[in-house]
Amino acid sequence: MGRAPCCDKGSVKKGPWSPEEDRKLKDYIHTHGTGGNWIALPTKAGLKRCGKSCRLRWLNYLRPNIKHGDFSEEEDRVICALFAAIGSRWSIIAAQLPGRTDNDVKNYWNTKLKKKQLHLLIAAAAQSTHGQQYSSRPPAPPFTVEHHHHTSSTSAASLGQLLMFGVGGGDHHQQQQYMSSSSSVDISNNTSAAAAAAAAAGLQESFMFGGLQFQQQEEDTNSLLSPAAAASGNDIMTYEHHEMISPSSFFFYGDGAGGAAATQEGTRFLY
DNA sequence: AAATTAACCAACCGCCAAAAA
DNA sequence: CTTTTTGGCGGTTGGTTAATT
Repeated sequence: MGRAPCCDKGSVKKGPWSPEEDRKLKDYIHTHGTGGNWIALPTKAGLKRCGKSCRLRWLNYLRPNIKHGDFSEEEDRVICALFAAIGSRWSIIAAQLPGRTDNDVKNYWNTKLKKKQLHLLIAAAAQSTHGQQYSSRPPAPPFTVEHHHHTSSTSAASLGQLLMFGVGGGDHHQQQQYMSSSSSVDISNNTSAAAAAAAAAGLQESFMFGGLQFQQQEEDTNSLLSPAAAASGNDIMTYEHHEMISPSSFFFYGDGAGGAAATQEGTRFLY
């Protein structure tokens, strides 16, 4: 037996919101707030809607300072970096993008960015078959990345794994094997995710990742850290105006007892 | 011009965790 | 401590619009 529905499905309106409904909801929240109870709100506001539906409409559309329209290149990079680091944790990713909602980010990823990234990966794969960049190390890691509380596999998650593993190394069977190995890295922590994203973007010389400290390799003479970024803290948003490396090119590899991650441009992190 | 396909996105659904009873 | 309720989240669906045949 599932739990009882949050509202009477029969007497509740569904489908697109009318301007009139929008106005009622807006007006009510402006004068009374949400009252900390979305379930009771529609009745009080004179709406024949489920509380959840009201909440969603408010958060995704009516709330002030919601940004609609095209995503910037910077936003693309933040989304890709965080997706590579933490997977489809849309609320966390959206929290790094002022004015964007999780639904917006999710839709944008699923409809546009995912394809864009795939094209980049294919291009990178074509390039790596010629040779050079990581030929001395296996490109796929023998550890898994666990997404903390949602473990369902989706096409988005699969792409995340692809982003994690890099391209041009390991066939499908090999990747399956890696995914089923025992050790794991927990990257559920928001802060480490942001730090990982910053590192993935080549803007931070070290970061914690699943309890592992990644350090930028000393031999790297091509650091992309700007003085401003270097001086700032862990907040990913402090980096938003700096040039970032394409996060899709952030790879992990290693033997379980220590290993490395690298950006495609060659900045390496050791743990 | 009409039919078909692809892309987009708002909204719904069900699950989970935290809070309240 | 257990059960119920609620808020929040991510996955998915379905309607609409745009592009292509």
